[in-house]
Amino acid sequence: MDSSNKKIFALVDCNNFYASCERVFSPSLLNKPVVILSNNDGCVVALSGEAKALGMHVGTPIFQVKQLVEEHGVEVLSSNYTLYGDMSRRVMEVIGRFSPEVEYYSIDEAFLRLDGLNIERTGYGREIRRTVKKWTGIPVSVGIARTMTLAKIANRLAKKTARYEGVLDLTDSPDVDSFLENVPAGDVWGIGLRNSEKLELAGISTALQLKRANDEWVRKNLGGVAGLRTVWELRGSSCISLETARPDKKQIITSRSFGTPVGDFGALAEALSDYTGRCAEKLRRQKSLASSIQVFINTNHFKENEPQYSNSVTIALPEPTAYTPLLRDYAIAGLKKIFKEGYRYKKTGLMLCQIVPESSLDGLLFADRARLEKEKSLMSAMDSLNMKYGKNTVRGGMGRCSRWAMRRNFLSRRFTTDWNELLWV
DNA sequence: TCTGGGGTCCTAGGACCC
DNA sequence: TCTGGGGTCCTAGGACCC
Repeated sequence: MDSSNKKIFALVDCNNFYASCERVFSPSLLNKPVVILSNNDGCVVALSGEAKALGMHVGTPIFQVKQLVEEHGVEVLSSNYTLYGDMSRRVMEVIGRFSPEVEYYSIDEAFLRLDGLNIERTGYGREIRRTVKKWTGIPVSVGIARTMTLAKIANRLAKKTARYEGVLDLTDSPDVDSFLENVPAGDVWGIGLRNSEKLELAGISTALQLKRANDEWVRKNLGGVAGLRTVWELRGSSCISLETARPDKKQIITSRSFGTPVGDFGALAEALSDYTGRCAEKLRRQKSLASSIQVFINTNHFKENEPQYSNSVTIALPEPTAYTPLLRDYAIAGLKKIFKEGYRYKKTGLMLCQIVPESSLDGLLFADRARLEKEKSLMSAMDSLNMKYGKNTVRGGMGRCSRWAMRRNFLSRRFTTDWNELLWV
C-alpha cells in the first residue's frame, strides 16, 4: 500500500514542565523531588520524576502529604505562571522550526505534521529533543504516529521507557497492538475518569480492547461521535486535525480562590473588580467585544460544617463592549444581586460571553463611533503600559487588598520577565 | 489551618411551531 | 379509554482537556 500521502503526527511534550522550568534557574533542584502547587498553595499541580516516584500525584492537597515532604526533603514551590508562560514561548519557538504545520496545543505540548518532510523520523525526533534542550534547558519527549491519539500514546511510552531515549515512532509499526495492550484505557486521550469507569464495567480495561470495541456501543455509551472518533483514531484512521490557527475564545473566564475566606461585600467587589480588569484585557488582546457577562460567587464546599451558598447571574449588555470601567460597573451590579450577608466566601469570578469581533460595531452612528474610539484608545494605552512595566502598573484606581490576595508562600523569582528579578551570574 | 484555573464540545430535553 | 409527530432552537449540564 502506498502510504506516502497519509498523515503523520508528532507530539512534542515537555517532561515535568513546571518543575523543569524551575530547575533551569535553580540547578540545586536537580535530582531532587520537586512539587509545584496550585494558586493559594492548595494542591499539587506538577511534580518532578523523583516526586512521582514517592507516590505523589497531581491534584493531591499538599497538607495530606506533609509527612512525605518532610521525610524526603521534597522541594515545594508556589506556581510561577509568568515564568512558565515565558519558557513555553521559547520552547514553542524552537519546536516551530521543525515543521511548517504546528499546533501549539497547550503550555507544554505541540503537535507537528511530519508527512511531506524528507526525514528519518526517529532521528528527527532526537534532533528536536537535542535542540530544545540545548536552547531552552527544557527536556522534551517525542511521540510519532498516524493519528493524534496514537501520537499521544507514543509520547507517553517514550517518556516512560528509558530505552527509547525520549522518542518513539509508531508509524506503520506492526506491533502497535502489543503496545496498546499495555496502555490502560483510561490513559487514552479523550477518555476521562467517568468514561474509564464505564469501560471497566463493560470489561474494557486496555487501549487494545477499546480499539476493538463495538462502534454502536461506543456511540451510545462514550459521548456519541466524540467517543467514536477516539476509537477510530486508535485504529489508525485520522479523525482529528491540527488547529494551526488559534480560534478566538468564545468565552473568557477570570476567577480565583481567596487565601482566606471573605465575608464582606467591599472586599469581594474589589477582587471581582480586579478580575474584571484582567478578563477585559484578555478580551481586547483578541480584538473582541463581549455581549454578556456572568458573575459568580461561592463558599468553600469542602467545609461541610459551614453554611453553603453559591450563585451566579448573567447580565446582557446593552451593546458589546471591551471597556473595563463599563464591564466593571456591570460586574459589581451583578455581584450586588447575588451577594448574601453572613457567608464566608471562598471564590468569585466572572465570565465574558457571546463574544464578537470588534468590527461588528463598524456600522455605528458617528457620535457612538467617537465615544468608542476614545474608550478604545484609553484601553490600549493602559494595556501597553501594563505590558511594558508589568501587571498592575495602571489599574484604574483599585487598590490591592491583602484581605483577598492569593497565598503564594514559596514563589520563585520571575527570572526571565522582570528586570528586578533577573538571574545574576 | 490547608482542596486551582481556564477552556471546549456534545447531548438531552424543554419550548415552540405546524 | 384512547390525547400525533416531526422539526428547530436554545440552554443546562456533563464530560473532557491541560
